[in-house]
Amino acid sequence: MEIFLKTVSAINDETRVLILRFLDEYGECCVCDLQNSLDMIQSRLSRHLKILKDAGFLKVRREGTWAYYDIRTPLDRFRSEALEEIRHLDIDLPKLKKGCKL
Amino acid sequence: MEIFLKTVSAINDETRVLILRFLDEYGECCVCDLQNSLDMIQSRLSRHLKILKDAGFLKVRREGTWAYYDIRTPLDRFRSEALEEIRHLDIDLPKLKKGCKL
DNA sequence: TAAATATATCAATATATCTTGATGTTTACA
DNA sequence: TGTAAACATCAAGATATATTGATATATTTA
Repeated sequence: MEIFLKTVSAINDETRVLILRFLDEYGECCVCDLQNSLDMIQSRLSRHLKILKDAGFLKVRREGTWAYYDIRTPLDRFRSEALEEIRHLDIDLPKLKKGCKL
Repeated sequence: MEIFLKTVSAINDETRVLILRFLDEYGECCVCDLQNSLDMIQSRLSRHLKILKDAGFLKVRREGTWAYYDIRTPLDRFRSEALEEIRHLDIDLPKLKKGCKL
């Protein structure tokens, strides 16, 4: 039950649904790029990325000072269905804008 | 997005997951029976049943002063997958105890 | 018709979640 | 080596959601 509710509460937020949809569309991104593309401040993104990761939707790859987030594969059945549902939502998906200065 | 979040937030609550699982197991129940079986006060149940109904998981059949709730059929794909996931949770399912005095 | 039953809804309070701004840590590079 | 970048986390305030008890409405039955 605990894991189920963690999974469900992760997708119970418009910001996180957008993040999932964005990564689903563009693939692996660092936080900078998400910040710049989704126009969100860093602490907000960091929080939501952690929630999505802890809920089993995302994986992180660290390289130097960067953290690259991506959809975790394979997703189990329910998470996969959730992502599929999100894929069909009518979301105005922002363009990918690189945001790193280094 | 709105409908998706309404659907997701409906199953983002332990009480409502239990109600869904209970109805899935025993079929149509009136509020009295749920009250008695799940040991919840009436206002609490009524609230959660409304949320589940508005989110498309339940249907109501009114007969006299009774309201009989049941899983709505057919459920669309995502709701159906959610229910299937709930079906496999390790929930200590209470027995059905009839609660009506009339 | 009066009293009890079944259900819905509201108000108040408690609890959880989201957002922002500040702070801290690690790494890159001039 | 010092400064800036990338990221995480925390504290405070705002917003949303859950629980309970009270009240309202409709219906059944004595």
